[in-house]
Amino acid sequence: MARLPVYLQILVDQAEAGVANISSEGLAELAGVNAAKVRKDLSYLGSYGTRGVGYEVDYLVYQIRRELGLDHDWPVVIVGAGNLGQALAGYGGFTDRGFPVAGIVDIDDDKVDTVVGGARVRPLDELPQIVAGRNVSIGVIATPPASAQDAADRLVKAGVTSILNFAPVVLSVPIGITIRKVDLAVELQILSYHEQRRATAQSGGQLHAVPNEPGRGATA
Amino acid sequence: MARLPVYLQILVDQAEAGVANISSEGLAELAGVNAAKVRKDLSYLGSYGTRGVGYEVDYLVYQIRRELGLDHDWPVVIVGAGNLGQALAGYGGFTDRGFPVAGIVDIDDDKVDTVVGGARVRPLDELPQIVAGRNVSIGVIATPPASAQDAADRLVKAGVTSILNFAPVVLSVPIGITIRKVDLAVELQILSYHEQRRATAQSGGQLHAVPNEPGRGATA
DNA sequence: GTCAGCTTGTGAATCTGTGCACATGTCTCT
DNA sequence: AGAGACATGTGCACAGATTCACAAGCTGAC
Ligand SMILES: NC(=O)c1ccc[n+]([C@@H]2O[C@H](COP(=O)([O-])OP(=O)(O)OC[C@H]3O[C@@H](n4cnc5c(N)ncnc54)[C@H](O)[C@@H]3O)[C@@H](O)[C@H]2O)c1
Ligand SMILES: NC(=O)c1ccc[n+]([C@@H]2O[C@H](COP(=O)([O-])OP(=O)(O)OC[C@H]3O[C@@H](n4cnc5c(N)ncnc54)[C@H](O)[C@@H]3O)[C@@H](O)[C@H]2O)c1
Repeated sequence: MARLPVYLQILVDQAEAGVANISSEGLAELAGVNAAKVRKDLSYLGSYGTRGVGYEVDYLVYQIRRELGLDHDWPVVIVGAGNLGQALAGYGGFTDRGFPVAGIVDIDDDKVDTVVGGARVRPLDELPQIVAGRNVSIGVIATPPASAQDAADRLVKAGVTSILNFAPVVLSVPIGITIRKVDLAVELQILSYHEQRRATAQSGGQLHAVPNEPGRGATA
Repeated sequence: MARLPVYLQILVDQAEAGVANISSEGLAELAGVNAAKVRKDLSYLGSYGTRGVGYEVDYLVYQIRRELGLDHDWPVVIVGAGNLGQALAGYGGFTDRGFPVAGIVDIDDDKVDTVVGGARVRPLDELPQIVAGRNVSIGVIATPPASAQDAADRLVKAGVTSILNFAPVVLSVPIGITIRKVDLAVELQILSYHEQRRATAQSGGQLHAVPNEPGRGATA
């Protein structure tokens, strides 16, 4: 389930705030979802709640981490050291959450050997060695749209099996490779759509509930 | 529908490549979805296809733009001029797609008056003037998690009605405000979940189809 | 020990979204 | 003009996700 990471984040926050137990109702409130949904989701992991009490926060964190495969680090490799690639590499939040940057590569010789976020930018050719050397299975594409397919091909060839793509293009990858796209312009367009509805609804329209958006993930 | 922006992007690409007409089948192929779904989605806009021929690309682009409210620009204001805020402000792709940066603000005096991506960073106090002055209705939060709720409150107070949040926290906003969260760590966790499944499945498990992920959007 | 009050876990009803299949309509070629 | 090929638009059935409602189980107080 794609909601588990959200629960996890909330639970970690709660644990830091000193909360030892939480009810499905409380967690649902914080996550902005239905309480029954929370219980169904968590029951999928097995039965770790105590009736009459709720869930032990620490243990739940441990179980969700286990389910998500976060009981060990997943090094990632970033392709493209432009605006976005540098911001990502310089962001400490990934390492904290178990995704250390194993390396960042760029095709541009001017970028190579510059240092961003404590990591030296390496030439594109070294991608296979980075992937093999640290057993990297997750790649991040932060190249211009025109180069994204090339970047994906190289990542797959190097042995990466999951890709997070920031370029606004649909990539084609072999079956078995998991790909996930984050398109910020699409996010803004969805907001503008809501703004548009707001403006159009005007006087006549009653307050309408806006349903959650369908997802964008896919496995080829 | 959250798929309209994806269609739009593909259609614009196709238009630039000189394609005048496209069938639901062709568009579905490029978008990686079912053809019937494409037709259902497009029929929601009204009936703009021609049987036996397909859809006229230019006209479809126009109609989707209209539906999404992209027939005029939506200026955005960015709160937080750190790693991410600077990358966003310096990214030309937003302006191209109808989301010019009306301003970027930061609470840190050291950041104020520095120039990123052609825009001068302005003090947090000026947020209301920026919003009012250019009729901004979309705000972007690129502050640390601890400041995100404060940023949201200020944006709402200033008159913004849609927020794109990059901080990994759940924000609470008044009813009627549309909020959308992009949490990159969550995206990576979903990938690691798939990697985990891949590893666990091993020999015994048959090839399993991975369903699309549910969405993350919400309107309070 | 037992009772009252909570909270989980889950069957059942419901709702939403997806995909198939086909009737309907358009274009082209002869 | 007519026929054949092609592609849209939509009724319908199915699958999955969501929500409700409630029985089962735990805790703490008396
Ligand atoms: N910067 C943002 O805030 C932002 C926001 C949304 C989307 N994006 C998308 O993210 C991607 C990167 O954006 P950016 O602003 O960092 O662009 P950028 O131009 O600043 O950086 C792109 C980098 O990729 C490198 N590159 C080009 N081809 C390559 C290849 N084949 N292999 C490896 N490296 C290659 C270039 O040398 C450059 O350093 C783009 O697709 C953009 O649309 C960026
Ligand atoms: N950098 C990334 O690649 C990245 C990736 C994923 C998520 N994020 C998230 O995006 C947010 C920003 O990340 P960053 O790397 O840019 O952090 P950063 O620390 O580089 O920048 C944060 C900026 O916000 C400013 N700020 C702090 N409080 C503020 C307030 N109340 N009002 C206005 N401005 C304020 C700070 O002065 C600073 O300039 C964080 O929540 C982070 O978790 C960043």
